[in-house]
Amino acid sequence: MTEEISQNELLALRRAKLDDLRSKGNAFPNDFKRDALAEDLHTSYDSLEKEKLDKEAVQVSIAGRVMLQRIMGKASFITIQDLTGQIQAYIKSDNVGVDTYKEFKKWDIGDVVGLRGKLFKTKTNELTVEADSFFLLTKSLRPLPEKHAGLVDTEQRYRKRYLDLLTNKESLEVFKTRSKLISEIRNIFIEDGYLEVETPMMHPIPGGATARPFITHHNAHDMDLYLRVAPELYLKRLVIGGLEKVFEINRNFRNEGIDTKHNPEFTMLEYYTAYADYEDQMDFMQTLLKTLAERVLGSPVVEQNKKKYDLSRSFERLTLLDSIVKYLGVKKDQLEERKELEEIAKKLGVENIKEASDGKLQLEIFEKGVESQLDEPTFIEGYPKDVSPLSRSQDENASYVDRFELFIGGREIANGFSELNDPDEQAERFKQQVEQRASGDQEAMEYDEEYVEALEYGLPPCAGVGVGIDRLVMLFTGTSSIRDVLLFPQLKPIGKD
RNA sequence: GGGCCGUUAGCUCAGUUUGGUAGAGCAGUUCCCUUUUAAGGAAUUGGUCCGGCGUUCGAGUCGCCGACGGCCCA
Repeated sequence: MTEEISQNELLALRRAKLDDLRSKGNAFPNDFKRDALAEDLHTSYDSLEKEKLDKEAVQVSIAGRVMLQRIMGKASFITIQDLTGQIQAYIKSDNVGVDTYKEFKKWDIGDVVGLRGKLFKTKTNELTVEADSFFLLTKSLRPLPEKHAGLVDTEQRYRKRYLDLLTNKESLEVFKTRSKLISEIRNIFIEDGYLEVETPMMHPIPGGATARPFITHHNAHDMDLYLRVAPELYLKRLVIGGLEKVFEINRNFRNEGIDTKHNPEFTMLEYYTAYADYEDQMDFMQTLLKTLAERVLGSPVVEQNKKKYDLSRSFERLTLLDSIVKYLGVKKDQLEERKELEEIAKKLGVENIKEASDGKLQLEIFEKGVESQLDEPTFIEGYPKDVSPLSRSQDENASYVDRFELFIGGREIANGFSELNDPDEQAERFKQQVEQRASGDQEAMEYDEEYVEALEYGLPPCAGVGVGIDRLVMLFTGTSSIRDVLLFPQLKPIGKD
């Protein structure tokens, strides 16, 4: 409300200009065609000599938003911004006529304009379009953020992302990198013979990960549905169906807290490979990350928080227990005795210790005490079975599973495992999950009968991996909050009073 | 969930220590200006100081409650 009142004057002036435009014809024309982009023009002509450029008499049509103006009595320069960058235009009274020049002077910073003219270079050798015709395509009614600083207020940058993108180049770059990263992921998987699929976002039974789901309701069937926490159980059905190499890039939803690493909806890459095990997938992860960095950034080295990570180096591999031994300085046999486990967990502030299984305690100790210390890229393997209900048991020790997670910069980037394809064991694991659920663990999974039935047809031996795309983008762009890599991060609504 | 910090003009920020009815730059408006580039020069408009309650003769400033955001911790 306050905003509306105090902006009244600025808005009113611009509205008056719009009214004037309306009275003269269509104020929102959509018939201007551009034939050049700022970046392309700079690439093609920046290095061309002034005289040669004049000789070539290059005619172009450009369009974009007015970002800067330098108005003089009878000639002006304006800076126009399109998706690719900025280019200067020159409007001269001699060229366009005195009356038309007067019209142009009513333009505001923020207006969307189109103009045609000849390319030339100024005294200072700046490539410029000398307009002989120009058009106001969209009148902007609200003033843009300040021209040097841009939009700085973090909250406003998230809430009004369009202004952030317009005024903060770094922000635009982050999202361009994100787009490129995702498209290169697609390329890599498709080149490697994977089929891209889309599986349901609304699940009758939430599954595929231990997490609290969002609940929604389908009216026609009068049934509750759950926004998916993971696509896993559907993707493995597809492997059963003969899609031996599949991947999906899509949103997951988890009804949990929000912080710099978590948003309620986030993007996951998940892929499954028949006749591969989790160690093959670790090798593949290395190749994937290295290739992505080279293709997206042009170098295998990424930088975050002033730290460089070389993704072409072979990542360290540690078992979960060994990592606890290494980073917390405890002895391995302490981690296999209930009393000692509880002691360590207590020190780290783990909750509900009594109810937790040994494996759960080991995992919690790892998460609280070790995870944030895994700075250099590190694979952790050998996860406890009771916290991995969908993973294949180890051949040598059935208390653990063939699973790994990858950590970089103290953040979990990927989670993968050899898939449990014994339907009877899976049924048993689901039962245990249901028991844990009954004893109060809201993240525990539900029994998915249809999935077990699918397994009974025979899931080929396979291994799958989930990669958190948002966190990967953070790593690739050197940002430290997930909100910086989501165009519209979830924020609380602003109070109405 | 806990601690700390922030919220002042459309935007970016001073002003809070030491209470005395708010200031700059940019944007806007008017004028000058035909190669400017964060264009320049002159003048000028614009405020529910996040909201509420309190202390006080007097609150942007002090206290309490609340909203939203940020950072750190669990």
